[in-house]
Amino acid sequence: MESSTVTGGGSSRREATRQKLYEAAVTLIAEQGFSATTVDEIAERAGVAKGTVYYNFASKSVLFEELLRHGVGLLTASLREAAEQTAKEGGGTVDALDAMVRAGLVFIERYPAFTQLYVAELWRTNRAWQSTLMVVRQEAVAVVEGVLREGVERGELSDEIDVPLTAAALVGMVLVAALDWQSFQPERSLDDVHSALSRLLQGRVSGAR
Amino acid sequence: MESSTVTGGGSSRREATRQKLYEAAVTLIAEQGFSATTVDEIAERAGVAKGTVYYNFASKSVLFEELLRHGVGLLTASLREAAEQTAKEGGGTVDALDAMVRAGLVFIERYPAFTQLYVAELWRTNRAWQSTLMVVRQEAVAVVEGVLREGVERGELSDEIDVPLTAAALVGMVLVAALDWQSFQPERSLDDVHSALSRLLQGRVSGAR
DNA sequence: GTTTTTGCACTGACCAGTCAGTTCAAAAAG
DNA sequence: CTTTTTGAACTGACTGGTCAGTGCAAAAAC
Repeated sequence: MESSTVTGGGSSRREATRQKLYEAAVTLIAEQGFSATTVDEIAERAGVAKGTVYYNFASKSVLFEELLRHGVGLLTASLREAAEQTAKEGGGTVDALDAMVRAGLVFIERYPAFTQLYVAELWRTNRAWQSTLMVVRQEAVAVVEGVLREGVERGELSDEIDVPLTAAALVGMVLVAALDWQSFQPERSLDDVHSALSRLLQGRVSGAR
Repeated sequence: MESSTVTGGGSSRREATRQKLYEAAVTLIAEQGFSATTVDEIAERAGVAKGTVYYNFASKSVLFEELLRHGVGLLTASLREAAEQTAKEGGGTVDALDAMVRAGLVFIERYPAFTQLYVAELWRTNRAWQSTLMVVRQEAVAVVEGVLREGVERGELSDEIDVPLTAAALVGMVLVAALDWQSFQPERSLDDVHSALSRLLQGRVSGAR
């Protein structure tokens, strides 16, 4: 998802191979789903021998789980940074939410395949990586919940809002709007999408103005 | 999804079998995904021999496509009815949107597996049923778009809103909030979820009130 | 000389789709 | 009323193919 030496341990050659495998896997699985994607395909697209896949990952499922962790890590970091940046600049809670919406959109524009795959797997039950997904989802939603809660404490948001539900709804709004944008109206700009969501977020929908 | 003689043509026996197959397929595919679900499993859960599946549907994919059409048909009808009912009672556009949000939640509460499966497949590319999904998605979103457009014309909504994007965002908000509700906070009532979404929709989030 | 990658043959499980045969309720024949 | 026929609906063993994962010797990279 990004060429960087994330873990201190691995040699950079190995890390580069894993990176190529992540990139190959993410698009294939997003398009076809996990089960329909074969290890041979992943290896081929990564330009690597099949044996290399198994040298680097214990199994197909493990490759997938590590891919999930990797991707959501990037998203969470990005959301957190947006919120902190806004706070540093003295913006209010609504500004922070708005910044996070934008950060979400930027992420999805950059990694559409990952987002697609995440949404497709998130609500499945009885799958091997269920627990990984739960953890990883909670990390991301928690960032939004944190901002909402702080907004309520500071009196900038109504104290009647239901923090977990509102956080889920906001995340969903961004996810679905962005995926729809990518799939069905790719000609629209990120700013278009952002301002439509901003308007909804700030309750500037009703009222003729 | 409903025991009724929908088509005048088929015998009721056959219709009952197809019904059982839909019900078996929808939960299995929601849990495991299309590719990971075997025809043998579907047949077994429906209490029917494998051959019967192929007697009733040309292929596994066709079974799935007809299932999609069936399900979205129910959803669309339900949304449309909510909107019309509100209009008949003299409610405004925001009331109609609110009623549709509720109708969406009721649908998802009743058919969680279908919703799950729909979301999981909607943004995939290069799949056999891609075109079916596009059509079926458009039907559902169009109902929301119609209400939004009418609201703008009547001056009840800002004429600056982006109708397709806003419709997609609203649908996404409801879908994701509801799926999260079902998966992660099933103890909450439908009314809780509805009022959280209502508040968001009506811009009653910011402002301490 | 150690780590990583390659290439390729192999295995065993699994699975979509087929097809020859069975069931049975209702229609036709007696 | 009883027997026979019909055909739609259903069955489940079988086939041809696919795929995750293994094993390993040799090459490449470091």
